[in-house]
Amino acid sequence: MREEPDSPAAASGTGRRRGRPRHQAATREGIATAALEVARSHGYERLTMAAVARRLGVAPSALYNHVTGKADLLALLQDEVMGEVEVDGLRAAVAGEVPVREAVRDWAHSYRRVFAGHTPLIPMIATLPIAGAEQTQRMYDAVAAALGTAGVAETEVLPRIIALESFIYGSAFDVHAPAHLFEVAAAPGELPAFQAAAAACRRDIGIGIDGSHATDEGPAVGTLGVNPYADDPFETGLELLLAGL
Amino acid sequence: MREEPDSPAAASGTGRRRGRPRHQAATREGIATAALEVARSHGYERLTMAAVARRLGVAPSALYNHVTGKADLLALLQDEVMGEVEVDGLRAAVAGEVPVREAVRDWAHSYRRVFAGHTPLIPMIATLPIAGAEQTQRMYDAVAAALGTAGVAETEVLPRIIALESFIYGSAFDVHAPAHLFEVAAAPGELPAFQAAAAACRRDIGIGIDGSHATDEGPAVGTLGVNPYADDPFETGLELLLAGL
DNA sequence: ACCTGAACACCGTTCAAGT
DNA sequence: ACCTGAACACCGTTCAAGT
Repeated sequence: MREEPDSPAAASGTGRRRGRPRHQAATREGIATAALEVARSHGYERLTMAAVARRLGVAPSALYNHVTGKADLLALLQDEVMGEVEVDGLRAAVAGEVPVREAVRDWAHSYRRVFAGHTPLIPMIATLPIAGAEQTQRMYDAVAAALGTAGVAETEVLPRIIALESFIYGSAFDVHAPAHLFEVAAAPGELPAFQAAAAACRRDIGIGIDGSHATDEGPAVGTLGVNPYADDPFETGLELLLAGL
Repeated sequence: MREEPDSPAAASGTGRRRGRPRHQAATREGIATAALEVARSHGYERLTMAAVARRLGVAPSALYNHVTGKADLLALLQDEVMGEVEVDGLRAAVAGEVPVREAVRDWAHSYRRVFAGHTPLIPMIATLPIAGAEQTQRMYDAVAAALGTAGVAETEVLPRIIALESFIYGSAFDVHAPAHLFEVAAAPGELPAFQAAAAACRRDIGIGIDGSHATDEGPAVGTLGVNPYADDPFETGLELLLAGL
């Protein structure tokens, strides 16, 4: 076995001659998995067609036999990521085993946590038809069933889901914002309302004027990213959106 | 005057010799304006350094004397766009001239409408420090003052703003989603809860099973984009998030 | 200080050649 | 049908040369 530092398969250019191979080297499933691995280990800046191909041990041009382009690849990846969102609690709630409100809350937390690590996918998700996205369809069905169990009127189920989802996506962006996000260099008397609100908020969550998180208890429980302003607003908004459940 | 179809200034390569010009050809302000014009007239796919430079009548490399790179240019553009969000209603509410709840609602509608046309900026906004972004600071101050007027506790002002903003950004993505977003090719008995919810929603807003918007009254009042599922969820979620104002 | 023009690295995509 | 390898168009960025 040769040493292949980054790829489970043979590196491009060494392992295969020209022409059709005996066994298919790339598939849509394999491409989705490889894309997820690249995004996870190297980040979305490095998620290129070349990187995915290298991880599969094929030439970049080989990918175009299975996906129409990078947009298609990202759509595959999107459904792969959606499969990581936890929906078992929703199923249990429909079965009457746990309270619906808690189950939907847990789902929302899981959804935000998963996509906080995949924010570059979010802009395309909202405009991506769910036809053909199996995991996405399964998730929608689980949430719809849960909201139905909670007594939400049938015509209001989809709007409620979309409203929750929009809030979750927007909140996912905040998770990795820098701590000094809201620091301003305004003269005294400028922006009075905002400065007062920011100061009160800093006192409340215990961060320094420079954005340093100066708590001696360490990061607050449930903190996902580095932005101290992200978690509290998410909890606040989520509780408001769960009204009536 | 020569004919210059796309640019108010001289085209690159014709109008200027090498070396330092008498008058500065590019400024940060000018770059922001040019970027907004390019994005508006040709879309974000065509918003390139070369396109912005051409609109200013300079070489692409000249831009790097004023911005550190494309990310910096997009940050300038972001603040330019933020200046289009309507905040006069918020000021009036603080002055006691209009009800706060209506003013915040109108602001939210304006905010979503503006950024529905600039969704590619949204992923960067959440992680972009507001220091140096004048329009953004002014907007935050106006909203903070309005929420204070509404009696929101000072420590809760910033969380409420962030929660609203997250929801608005998430909702902005939905505006231009295709109408067949939620059409699935599922066998009868599959995805029962989701199918029922989608069917009820379609009946409610009057769209065909194929996603065609088959109302004979024309598009509903207040419709922004082409996605019939976008407006109702936005109104629903917004009202929930305005609770207590 | 601020511009031009040439150059570079990189990316997505196409396509002929090959089995 | 499915792969390789060369090629293309395009993009952001750098930098020497020039005033």
